[in-house]
Amino acid sequence: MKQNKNITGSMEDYLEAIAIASVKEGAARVTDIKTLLGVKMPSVSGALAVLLKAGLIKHEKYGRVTLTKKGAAIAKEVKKKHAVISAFLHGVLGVSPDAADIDACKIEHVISAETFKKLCSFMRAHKK
Amino acid sequence: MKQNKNITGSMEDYLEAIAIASVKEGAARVTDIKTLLGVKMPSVSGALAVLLKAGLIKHEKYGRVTLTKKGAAIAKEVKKKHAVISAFLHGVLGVSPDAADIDACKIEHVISAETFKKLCSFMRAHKK
DNA sequence: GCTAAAAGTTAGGCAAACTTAAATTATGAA
DNA sequence: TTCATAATTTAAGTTTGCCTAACTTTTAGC
Repeated sequence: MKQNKNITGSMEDYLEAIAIASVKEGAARVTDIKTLLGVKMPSVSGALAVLLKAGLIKHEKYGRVTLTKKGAAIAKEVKKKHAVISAFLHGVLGVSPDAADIDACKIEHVISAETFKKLCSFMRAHKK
Repeated sequence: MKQNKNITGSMEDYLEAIAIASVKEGAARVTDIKTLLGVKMPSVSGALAVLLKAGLIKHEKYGRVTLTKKGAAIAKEVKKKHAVISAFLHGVLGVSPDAADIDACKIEHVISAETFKKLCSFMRAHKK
């Protein structure tokens, strides 16, 4: 129904990081994003240019980064995927929290809608 | 312990495809690989050059492609991952066979050793 | 209010994994 | 046996996502 699929996994990571970094101050800084994702500043600048052109963020030069409605919606979706997958890996399989988090970060970008839906059902069923 | 990690997910896909295509005739053709992976012939040629240099395949020009010992070992490992993940998605989550296969193909390249080990344990426990 | 350090951007490059287009080699049917 | 077609390779280029180096802007301490 929605064709948000012009966005890459990497860009999803940036949106997710911006959402997380915005919690404190209501906006993110390039440095925050860089730290969260473990990349160098020019990589962040490049990604922000892409996200800006896609209408997913707002960005004051040398300043604050905020999500647009569309950007926030995607970030929310990605964060939900991340949470469910991580919970499964750690809570059900018994993977260590750190590894679960790292793997969730990768899996969240490659999983199909069908599989995610089924995983959600599974986790609902296994919730005490 | 093993540092096979010079190989990318894409190259793992090629090794897996070569292994699958070799079952019939004992060797693969570029066309078989192309069909299995859904890429164009020059992409296969390029990948074969990389795998050849890495000592993972043998390749007669304009002819047969076969796996070396090292290449076959990696292919076997990847196929095992694929099988376990696909079995989990379909058998446990109830994902359709086609989607399970496609998702397994992606997940097999991003999953950590720890998570895979835990998934294997889980599947062993859930085997009737 | 000036200036050094921190934060951010721009420029240029590289590697991976594709692609299209053109050239080359193999193969099979007449 | 020759020659058209299928299979393969080579050449050249694109996109994505990262990097280093160099430059610019902002910010804080004095």
